[in-house]
Amino acid sequence: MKGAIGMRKGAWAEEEDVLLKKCVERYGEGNWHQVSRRAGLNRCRKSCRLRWLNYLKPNIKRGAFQEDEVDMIIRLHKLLGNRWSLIAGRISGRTSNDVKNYWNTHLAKKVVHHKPDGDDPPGKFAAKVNVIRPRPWTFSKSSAWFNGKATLVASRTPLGGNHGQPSPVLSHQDKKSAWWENLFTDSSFDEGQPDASSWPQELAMEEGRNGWNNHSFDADIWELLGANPQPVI
DNA sequence: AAGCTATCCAACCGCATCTGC
DNA sequence: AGCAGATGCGGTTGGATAGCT
Repeated sequence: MKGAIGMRKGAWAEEEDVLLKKCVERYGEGNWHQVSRRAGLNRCRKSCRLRWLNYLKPNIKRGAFQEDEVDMIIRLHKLLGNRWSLIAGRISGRTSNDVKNYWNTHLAKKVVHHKPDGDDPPGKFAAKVNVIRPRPWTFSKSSAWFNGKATLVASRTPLGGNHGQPSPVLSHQDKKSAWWENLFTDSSFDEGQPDASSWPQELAMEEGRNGWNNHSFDADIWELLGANPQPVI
């Protein structure tokens, strides 16, 4: 790692894996500063995290991707773009790195769209899709959201990293339906071709900090994908 | 057998975002 | 509000290996 002077780099030894595993079990996944410091490994926290997520974490599936997994990757990529962590979250046992590598080595060349009226040979133009770019919504603990008084409405406030796309803000307006009920139901939101000017297209699908978990996301996306719901445990 | 090329995948890097002060 | 540290994500790199000439 840059800046981590004296830190070990490169391939992990078996002993390092054992130490890391023990430390994650002790301090918990997410406490990478503790893990890297106390594991007795001369590795930076980022390196520890990556090794755990991509290799040591239980339930990681190894081996070739199955047909249904590949199909799911293609569908989700069409919908989400290069959101590998989100795509991986839909495919049990696969890591974002796995999915990304598989895409780059197997699918990137195959999954292309042609110009409708172009003379160019097939495969020249990479897929150009309007992807959903979910960005986590954050709520303070004291917000109205947590005491049940608020619903979300769209705002045109551009936030960092959002490139001017609409972002949700909390509102105390007494809406009759909750914001999530409208997710994916906007008429412009159709099969991965959301109108850039319409709400909703900012969907918080990431687990963890935003309080929006995978299961909240599942219900509608499977309809969009035209697939049967397959809850990932 | 040796050399070259292509492929795969683990790991690194930079940046965006979140959190706590 | 602003800052620093921590965490997570996506793009890229590089080593190992398989396949080909």
